[in-house]
Amino acid sequence: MADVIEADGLAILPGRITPAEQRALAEDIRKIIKKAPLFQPVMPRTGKPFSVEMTNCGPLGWVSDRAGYRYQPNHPVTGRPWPAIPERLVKLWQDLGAPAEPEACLVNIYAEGARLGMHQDRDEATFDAPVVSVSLGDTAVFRLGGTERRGPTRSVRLASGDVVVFGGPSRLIYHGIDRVLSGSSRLIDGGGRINLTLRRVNPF
DNA sequence: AAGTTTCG
DNA sequence: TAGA
Repeated sequence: MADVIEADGLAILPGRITPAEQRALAEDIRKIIKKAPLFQPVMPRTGKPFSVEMTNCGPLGWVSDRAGYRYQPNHPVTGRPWPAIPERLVKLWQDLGAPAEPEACLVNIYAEGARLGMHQDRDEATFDAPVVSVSLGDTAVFRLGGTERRGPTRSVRLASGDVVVFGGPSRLIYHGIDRVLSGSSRLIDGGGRINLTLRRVNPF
């Protein structure tokens, strides 16, 4: 189980999602991927591919391509609107005391070997709402820094069912995924990790 | 091995 | 500067 941290608007909530709810969520995501297929984002300018695959649900989805990072209402490949955010995730958002309703839910899929470099979630037009992150499947080695790119970082393991809330002064904290511990969970057929990130994009 | 900095 |  991950360490409990709760300070400066950052909360790491080990086991916040029950195993039954984790299974239901994994099934929700399977259906979302069927409607909104995974795509491989690339870095702005360089075109270097991410090692994670992505899709979204909600009125807006986060995408990255050569032109940059942005939120958009349609899938970059199919052109269709993103599927709705599952009701159980909207309820989680509300239960955690987050305002209004989430507008975007980024779905990051980590196969074995996938990583995500240190970054801030700063493409939103408002930082007044927290970012809520849900881990499913294999345990991740999560790296957590401060609001400045340089400075000390710490490593925290995030297991299936853990929830991280980035709020208040911690809303713009640097974070990333160093590595996924393959075979550490049986939640997802074929292994791997799913991360769900609920966000408010526009002021409420 | 883990954490930090640099490069493109 | 969500990669290496």
